[in-house]
Amino acid sequence: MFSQSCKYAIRAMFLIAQRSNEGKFIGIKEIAEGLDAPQPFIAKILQDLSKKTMVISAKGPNGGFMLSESQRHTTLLDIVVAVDGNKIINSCCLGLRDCNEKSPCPVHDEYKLIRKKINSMLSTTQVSDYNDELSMSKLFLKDK
Amino acid sequence: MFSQSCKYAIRAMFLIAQRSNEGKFIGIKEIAEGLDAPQPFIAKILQDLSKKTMVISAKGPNGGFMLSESQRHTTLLDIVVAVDGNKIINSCCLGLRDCNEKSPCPVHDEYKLIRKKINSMLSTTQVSDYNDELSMSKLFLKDK
DNA sequence: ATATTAAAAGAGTTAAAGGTCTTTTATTAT
DNA sequence: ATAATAAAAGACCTTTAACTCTTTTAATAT
Repeated sequence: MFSQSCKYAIRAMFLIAQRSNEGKFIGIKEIAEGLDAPQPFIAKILQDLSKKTMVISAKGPNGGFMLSESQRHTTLLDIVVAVDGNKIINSCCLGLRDCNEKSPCPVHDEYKLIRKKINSMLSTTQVSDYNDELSMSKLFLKDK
Repeated sequence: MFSQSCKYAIRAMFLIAQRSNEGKFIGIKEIAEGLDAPQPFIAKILQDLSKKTMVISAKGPNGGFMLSESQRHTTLLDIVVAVDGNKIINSCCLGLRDCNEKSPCPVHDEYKLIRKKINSMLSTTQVSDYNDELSMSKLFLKDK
């Protein structure tokens, strides 16, 4: 469904959103630990999100990553599109480039509904929606 | 969502199902053309499905592939599981191995519904369900 | 000013998916 | 029997995703 990079990106954004409440930057090391993910890989992904102005970064002591007030309203769809592109939004699940209402693949109609649900889930969820549940350990961003 | 191999496998099975009505074997060359897909790659995929007894194959003149009466009831879920394994059925969309009701990821509940819809679509669709529409060119298995 | 901290940049590596090619084996029509 | 046909088998190549490593740049605390 999503690339590994995209899954990490979403999880990282949930984590940064939660910590941004406290008004502090969170470092890559802490993020990688919080997700149980490879640190250099997470660094790459966040670098990318930073370039796309979806997260604020700061170098030097007490540096790290943080979300501005408006960035906390970033949706999962924003992240997915930024990382994986928009194929999830509109592509045929059997891989047909030209699949559409006029010349549909066998599962076009059924899959359309599923795609709609996926888009709805992604576009209605914001990265700060679960800050509290994450803080209270009712929801998790890593295994174990 | 599905691997490229899996997409080809599904499309190939739809095509073989349709041609199996006529009681004849369909060759790899014709299948590859019918899907506009690379012939040697399709050959490998079908070899695999043949080993798993999801399709009958015959060598020599007039040989090719065909579905038995019971094989025509193969569901898309059967194909997906055979080719991509069962990760689609039960894995967390954020990649957490241990995501479950007890320790869920932030989108666990919402994604559960989507996964259910996907499974429902896959398990209720049989490869021969669209034979007629495919014959009448109301549905398509390739681009252009 | 300097040392330290931490992200940015970018080259490099590894593994898996996607796809190709060649040889072998089985079948059947003549 | 033999030639022709078509899948099986398996080695091989290519591309992309996933991940790592090293060096550079920027910020800050002393």
